[in-house]
Amino acid sequence: MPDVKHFDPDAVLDRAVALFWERGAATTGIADVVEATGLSRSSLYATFGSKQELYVTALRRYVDEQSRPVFRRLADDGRGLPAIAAFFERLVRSRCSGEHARWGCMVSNAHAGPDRDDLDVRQVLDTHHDGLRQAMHAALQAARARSQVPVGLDLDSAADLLALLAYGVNLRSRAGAAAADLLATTTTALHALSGGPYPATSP
Amino acid sequence: MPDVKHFDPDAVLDRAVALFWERGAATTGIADVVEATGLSRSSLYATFGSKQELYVTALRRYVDEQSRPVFRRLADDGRGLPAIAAFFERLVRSRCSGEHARWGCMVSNAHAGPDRDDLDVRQVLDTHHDGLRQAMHAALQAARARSQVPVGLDLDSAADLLALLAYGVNLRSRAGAAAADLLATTTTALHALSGGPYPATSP
DNA sequence: AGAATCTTGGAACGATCGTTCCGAGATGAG
DNA sequence: CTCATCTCGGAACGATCGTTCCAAGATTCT
Repeated sequence: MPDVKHFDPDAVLDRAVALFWERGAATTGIADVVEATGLSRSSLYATFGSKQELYVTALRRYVDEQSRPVFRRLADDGRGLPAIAAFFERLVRSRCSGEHARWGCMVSNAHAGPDRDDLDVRQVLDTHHDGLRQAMHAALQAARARSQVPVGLDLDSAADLLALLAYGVNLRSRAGAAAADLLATTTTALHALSGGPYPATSP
Repeated sequence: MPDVKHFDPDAVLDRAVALFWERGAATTGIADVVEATGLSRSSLYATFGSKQELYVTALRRYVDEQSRPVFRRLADDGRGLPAIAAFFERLVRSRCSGEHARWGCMVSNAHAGPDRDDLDVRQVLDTHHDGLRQAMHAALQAARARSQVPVGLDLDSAADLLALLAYGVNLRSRAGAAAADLLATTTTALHALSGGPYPATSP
């Protein structure tokens, strides 16, 4: 039997996710990954193939570890609009504070990158978008069941709207948008979808 | 008196805008700019300084040439919601078809790039965002004057919402989102802001 | 025409890019 | 203990990166 790996590939992947997430694939060199993980180029290439493969693998891990649990929580939360509000509160908080503050969303960032139409990357982007859209849709269905939204509301388009809004939050948070502003915006979106009435404008 | 430039700097800048817009700054080399413009490295550096300065100058030119005229048109259009609808129709069309199809918005892309907190870049991003927000605000004021939106609607947050929605459109269009889907989404947003009623869902 | 001054093309710089290769070391089966 | 097999550290590859430099050419003023 051969030798066995002297490191944990998932831990290495997590470090790679952090690098690619914050700075993007193009400006992150293999040397950076080597330095951040401590292992050698040989092990890196033997395990992950090329830099592009490493990036895609890291992107997939981001979706699995960061996005999907959040989508699932949203889809399974039966409260309707409050569930969506809670989703956005968590989103804004994690985008504007904590260890990933101003990193945005790795998938949103990937949309703006040059590898967006690499076949593997594209699949991750679309899968992520579908997941977010479907989670929003489920939450909106719960909202309709509780009469929190007008009966005529097109849930598909509304789910898409909220998904695109999330992308907007992700983008602007990278430029340092204030959490309070982002929250006010998402709150207004939910009020609008609920068919009003709107709360009094703060003085 | 010295020699004079043998080229038009603005024309060169337009080529640079195209390169940086489509592929981003990190993956566009000076060699690419040299090839696309036909002039030499010497002239490039003598005129624009460094690559970073060239990128920022190109980014500013993008805002001046592409974004600002659209903002101005939106702000000056007095029709209210139909003006915003027209804005989104033009946006989606230019993002999904024509010579810049699937390029997204250069400023949106810059949000996701690694230079987002370079001081000069940040200023362009914030200026762009303010311009879009204010144009939306002006259009919403017109809408309120024409009783197209509920009186209680917070115009600031609503303007922010529409601006973030535009960023979402920009992002998703880069991944090949269908124009019809994006249009349905923005239409739903406007219907929601108008306080309903919603049109019948297509069968 | 001649001098002064800037532009231009192209070679060249060191640094870094992603990737490969090889000898040495570690591991588990027989 | 030995052998086969994989891993690992690190040197090294050619290519490309952004940038600089210089001689030659072009232009305008006197």
